Amino acid sequence: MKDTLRMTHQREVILDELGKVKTHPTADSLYERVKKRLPRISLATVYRNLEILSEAGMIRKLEISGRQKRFDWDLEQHDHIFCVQCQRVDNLELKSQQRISLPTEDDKGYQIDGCRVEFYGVCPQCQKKNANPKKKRGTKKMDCKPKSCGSGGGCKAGLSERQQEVLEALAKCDKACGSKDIAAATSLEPKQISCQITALKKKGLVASPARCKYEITQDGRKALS
Amino acid sequence: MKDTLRMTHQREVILDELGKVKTHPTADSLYERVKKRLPRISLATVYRNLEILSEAGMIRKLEISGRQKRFDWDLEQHDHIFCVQCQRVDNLELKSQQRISLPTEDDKGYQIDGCRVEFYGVCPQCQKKNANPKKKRGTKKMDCKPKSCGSGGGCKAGLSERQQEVLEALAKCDKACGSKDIAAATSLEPKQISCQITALKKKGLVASPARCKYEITQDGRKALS
DNA sequence: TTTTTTGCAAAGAATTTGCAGCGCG
DNA sequence: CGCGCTGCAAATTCTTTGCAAAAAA
Repeated sequence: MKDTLRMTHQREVILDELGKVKTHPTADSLYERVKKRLPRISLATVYRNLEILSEAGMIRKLEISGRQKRFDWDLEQHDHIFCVQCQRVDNLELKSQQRISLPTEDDKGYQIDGCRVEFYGVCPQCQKKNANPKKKRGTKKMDCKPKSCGSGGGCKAGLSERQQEVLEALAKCDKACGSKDIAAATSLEPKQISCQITALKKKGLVASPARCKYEITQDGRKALS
Repeated sequence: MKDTLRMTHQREVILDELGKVKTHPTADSLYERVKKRLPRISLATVYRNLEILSEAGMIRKLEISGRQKRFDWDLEQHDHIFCVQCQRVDNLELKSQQRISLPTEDDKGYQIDGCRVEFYGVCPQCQKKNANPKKKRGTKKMDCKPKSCGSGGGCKAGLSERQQEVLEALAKCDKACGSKDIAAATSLEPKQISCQITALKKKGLVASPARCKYEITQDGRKALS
């Protein structure tokens, strides 16, 4: 069993660099910085120390979107905003009315220790980057954007925006349509149609009276209204 | 460029199994289930399809605590609760007053697309598991637990609970103390002391008049009050 | 028939670990 | 002067990719 945590030079530099940057660096971006001061340090040491320091409560390990873990020198409770394009993470101050009060226990019997609130979007730099080039490169991911947070908002009756669009298009049609008819009637690319159809069929909102022909069902009309 | 998404047998089974489980499976736990129906399917196919289906908006890829990505058949906007011990993920219904309203843009210039709210805690099964054995195995991680959510709550002046405890102990002492004195005066194990001290020294709240001896500074007393 | 998808194996990214020696307390 | 820490390399874990064969539309 370990008895004490020693403050080695490496550990000190890691801590110091983490304190200096206001970004919420990943282990290896921090490693790059530390390496300038301690060229012989290894990435493993950085990982090990970040783990140890966060266990000891000196720094905070963040659970944030994106592949890599991030670390924060600021122990004060605060929330973050994540850029879905460049993955940068900034702090975010919630106004008091936006705080969520923490229930002690939820109905499923969980003992609740805390919660994390993370906004996502596009940072100013990426917005600029998007504006300049000839073609806007669409944000392919995070498609079904909720308009408000928490539960509620977002998709109606468990339908994604795309599914809803397809369903509405079919509702306007009085006979069975093919994928191309649907594509023409919606903003979707043909590539995306069959997939939506399959989902809708599975939910019983769309039927297929003939091969590659689709029409809305009674339930489908109900779901729309 | 792909024009259509084909509904292969594998894809159908993956979708079907994902629809059947109420947990929010990781790719490989879903793979284990699917393999019972399609023994020759490969993990890569499962990964590929989960990616494709979530891009198409038929399923949802979750950004959740824990190493592995998770997938959800339920497209409706909802939040999750994560068990820090067994990593299981359940749905969580927020009461309406707990919803966060989504600002269109924050002060840093982010274009905000949405937000994720994730509670963490201990699920009922793990609570039982913890109650039974001889020794409670402490939750080492997620140490500095905020008592409320959003910003605010939690640690005072950027001090972790441990740092604050150490600082308070030093405040009661009229001469410089060693680590062991501090350990005796607090609920902390000796192992954790030196680490807290170093953090406090860095913040100027603690001074070290002699080797291995520590005392609170003026700023330290201010921080406590 | 034509294009997408699969299974396999191998690559890749992020993180962790074993170990021998170094150095802090 | 002992135990914790480091650097290195190799191992792990999770996920993605290239390719030839198989399967949808």
